[in-house]
Amino acid sequence: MTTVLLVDDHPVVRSGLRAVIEAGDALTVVGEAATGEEAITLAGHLHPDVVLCDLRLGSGIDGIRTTIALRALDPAPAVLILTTFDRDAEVLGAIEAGAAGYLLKDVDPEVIVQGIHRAAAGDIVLAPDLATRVLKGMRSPLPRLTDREIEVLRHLARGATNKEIARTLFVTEATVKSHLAHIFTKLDVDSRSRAIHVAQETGLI
Amino acid sequence: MTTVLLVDDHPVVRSGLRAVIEAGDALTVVGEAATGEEAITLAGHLHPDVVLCDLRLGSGIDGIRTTIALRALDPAPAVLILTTFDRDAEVLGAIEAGAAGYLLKDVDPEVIVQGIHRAAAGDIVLAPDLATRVLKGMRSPLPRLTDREIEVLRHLARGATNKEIARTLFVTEATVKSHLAHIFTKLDVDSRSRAIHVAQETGLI
DNA sequence: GCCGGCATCAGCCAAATGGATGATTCCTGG
DNA sequence: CCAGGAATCATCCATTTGGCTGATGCCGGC
Repeated sequence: MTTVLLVDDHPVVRSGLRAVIEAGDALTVVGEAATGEEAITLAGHLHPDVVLCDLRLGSGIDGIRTTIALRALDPAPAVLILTTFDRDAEVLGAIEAGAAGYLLKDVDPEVIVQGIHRAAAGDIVLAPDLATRVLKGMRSPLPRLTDREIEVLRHLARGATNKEIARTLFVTEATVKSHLAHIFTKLDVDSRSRAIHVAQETGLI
Repeated sequence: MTTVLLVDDHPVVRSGLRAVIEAGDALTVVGEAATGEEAITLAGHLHPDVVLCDLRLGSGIDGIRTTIALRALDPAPAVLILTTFDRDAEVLGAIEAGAAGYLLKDVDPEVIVQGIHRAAAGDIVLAPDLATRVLKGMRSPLPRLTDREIEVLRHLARGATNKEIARTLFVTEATVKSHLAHIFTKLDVDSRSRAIHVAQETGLI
């Protein structure tokens, strides 16, 4: 019998997953968590074979950090990310964090059940359309922005001017422009609006 | 016995809602739909007392249009919107479309059950924090943008320059600037980035 | 029929933005 | 120790953007 821990901040979704998973008789849900912190604690006690985890967990740590912490446990559960969005940056981030797979919530229940079985068996499981996109992404890898650049990008997305960004970060406007120039180059754009757009598209922010 | 029709594009969520709703014995789920079109057809045949509907329904018509069509039926079901996001524009839009209420998916199951009962009884049901925000929004009502302005705003959010927008819409750059000036005034901003930001915040786009 | 809102266009001007180039400092990994 | 990336700052210049004012044609409601 494969044991599963559910992690999702929506009670309704947890109920749905439990119903779907326990419809067969090869899987059993041993626990539910609404937050990442709760998930880590529970996993430490329950030692589930597979953790089914949403990426967005409301307040508190996100699915990526939760995954990293879960994979550090001994024994480490397989972590299967099940979420609503398919931001490239998040998919990559999840895989790098040690997730066994990444499925979208709009798939059929049986796909989820199959995914859990394969994750428990040590397989990597990706939604078919994701797999091809991720592989394509490998060819032209997501630009690596530095922490500072991400920070600037966030202010940018909130509509801040260079002057405002400079003030909040306690640097010169020249510095902000310098960061922006780097961001523009890495994202291959030539305006702040477009930078915001691709950053949101790829899930960088 | 109050009858309920579920509308959500995620099978998992439908399972969860069904489990939650049928946990008591005063409500019964008479049908499930994955799209707005399907929901309208089913409601016409099943005559549910309450339709529980997500706003985002993947491809096809959205929850607002679905609500309008449902309210045009005879007898018209009460429509309760249950969704993940709380964009002001969407909440207002849903109410204007004739929805009996608007709940967020992260509420406790019992709140959903209560909401269904109250919607069936003809009440208006809003999540508490939403109610206050909507009332506040009434005081400074959401700016009314014209169709053309929304169109420009969308291009803006995709990062287009004035020149590009002008080309796409087959108008002069002067016209685009004119629309932008109006948009800026209505949104009370002074830069395209900030316009994009508040438009996304309020759910205008 | 007239008023008002909408979409369209124009010109002018100040400010913000973006591109190019280069310098300095700090830190980190060979 | 030294190469290289990161963050910081600077100057110069062309382009874009945003603010202002004003004009025209169209349509729908009163």
